[in-house]
Amino acid sequence: MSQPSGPFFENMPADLLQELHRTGSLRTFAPGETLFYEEDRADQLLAIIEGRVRVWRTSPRGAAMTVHLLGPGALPGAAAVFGGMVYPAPPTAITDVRTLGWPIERAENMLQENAWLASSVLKIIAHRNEEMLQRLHEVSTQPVEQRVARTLLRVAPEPANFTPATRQELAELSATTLHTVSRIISRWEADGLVDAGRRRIRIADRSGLAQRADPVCG
Amino acid sequence: MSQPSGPFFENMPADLLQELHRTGSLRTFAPGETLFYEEDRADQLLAIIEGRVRVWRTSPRGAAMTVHLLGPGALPGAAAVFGGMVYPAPPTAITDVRTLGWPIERAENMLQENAWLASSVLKIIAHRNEEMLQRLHEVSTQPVEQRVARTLLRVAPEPANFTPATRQELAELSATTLHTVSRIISRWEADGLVDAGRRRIRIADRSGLAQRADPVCG
DNA sequence: GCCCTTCTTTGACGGATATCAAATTCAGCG
DNA sequence: CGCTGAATTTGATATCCGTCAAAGAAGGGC
Repeated sequence: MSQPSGPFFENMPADLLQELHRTGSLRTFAPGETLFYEEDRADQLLAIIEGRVRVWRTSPRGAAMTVHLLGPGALPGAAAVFGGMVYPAPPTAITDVRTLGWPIERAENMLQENAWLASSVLKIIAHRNEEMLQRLHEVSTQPVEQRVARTLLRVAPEPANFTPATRQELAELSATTLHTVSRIISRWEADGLVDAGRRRIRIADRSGLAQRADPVCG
Repeated sequence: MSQPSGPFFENMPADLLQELHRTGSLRTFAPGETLFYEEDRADQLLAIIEGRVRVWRTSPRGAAMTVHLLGPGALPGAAAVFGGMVYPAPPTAITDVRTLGWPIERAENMLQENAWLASSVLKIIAHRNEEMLQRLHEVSTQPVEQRVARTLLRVAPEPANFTPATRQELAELSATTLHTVSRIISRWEADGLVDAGRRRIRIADRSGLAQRADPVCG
């Protein structure tokens, strides 16, 4: 078994990693499959080992938004699990995905007995909180171009500076439409800031893009 | 000492309540005072016993938004405390406020030793997560009037159906301007849905307002 | 290699809301 | 009881961005 990467597994003690592998149930999902359903009782802690996942939410009327794009080391629905709630938004696989899952009782026991694990999970939840807060602030106060710039900086982190997201996904993450995103990306490409393709965007000039994300304060 | 109310204290075992009072440090804040500052290391768990608090965030350029309006039983900054982060947004007192605070090490110990407490705190954090997610969705997909309606339903809960919020605060919670909020409230008042005044709004027809929050699906 | 689906680009247009501006009302306080 | 500053209301105007429409690319499968 290969060492999984990402926030949850990063720096994890080897013995804990082994125990997690031993006690968790491995599942695989093909692109398009749903990991769990909104409104289901959150009875299982899930960790993504490999693959990309889109977390999305729709209103009764069908207005969709992408809540997160998650990769290895993410814990979709973790807050709901420990908060005793229903899952807030369904995650669906974009690529082939492998996950490890633990029933909620076992997860709670593990957290109680292992301080490192508890702290790691809380950090991940707190980080998600902070990210949502920031996005809320952006959507409330910033014009579209800045929001898209920030979204892109977020989903194409260093050092890869790359993301396989569609325009539609970027739009939903930025609270706008794919048309507007497309126009903006085209302009940026003409300005040499990014290098775009189908389902593919690479940041060519990260500091230039950061400028667009916050024209005044750099 | 009177029994404090709100999410955190609701249904709390009497002995735990006593211990919390005994070990925590009580502080008071006058209107306008700040409970803690953004960017400070989150080294203290704070619980609001009494009073109203506005949590807000500004960008370097001054664009402000109100993140939450909190009352008794809220735990401002809790996610940051347990996630080992800095406080994400400063809470300032609107009314006279009394809080109980515990240093982070003590808070962690208490949670480790008391499952009821741990579960309660996690529920509060998870609930905040869910609320932010919902607001993000609203801001991304719904027109202004619906957003304001939902905000109002949220900040003026049953049975009081009342909130002492200003138009400006409602605007920042709804990602719009006070002008737009004012126009909308005026219209609602003419339609008999609310009963508004200075720093004061009461919902007169809750189901009618819910209609405005979601015209199609009621 | 060709078709067919999915994704992307681009243009024209309209409308929901922010912005600008000014008057009005209200509450607290001396 | 009038003053004063804050909160609110209302109108006119401008504009960003979503909507509508249609035409390209770019893979993927057969």
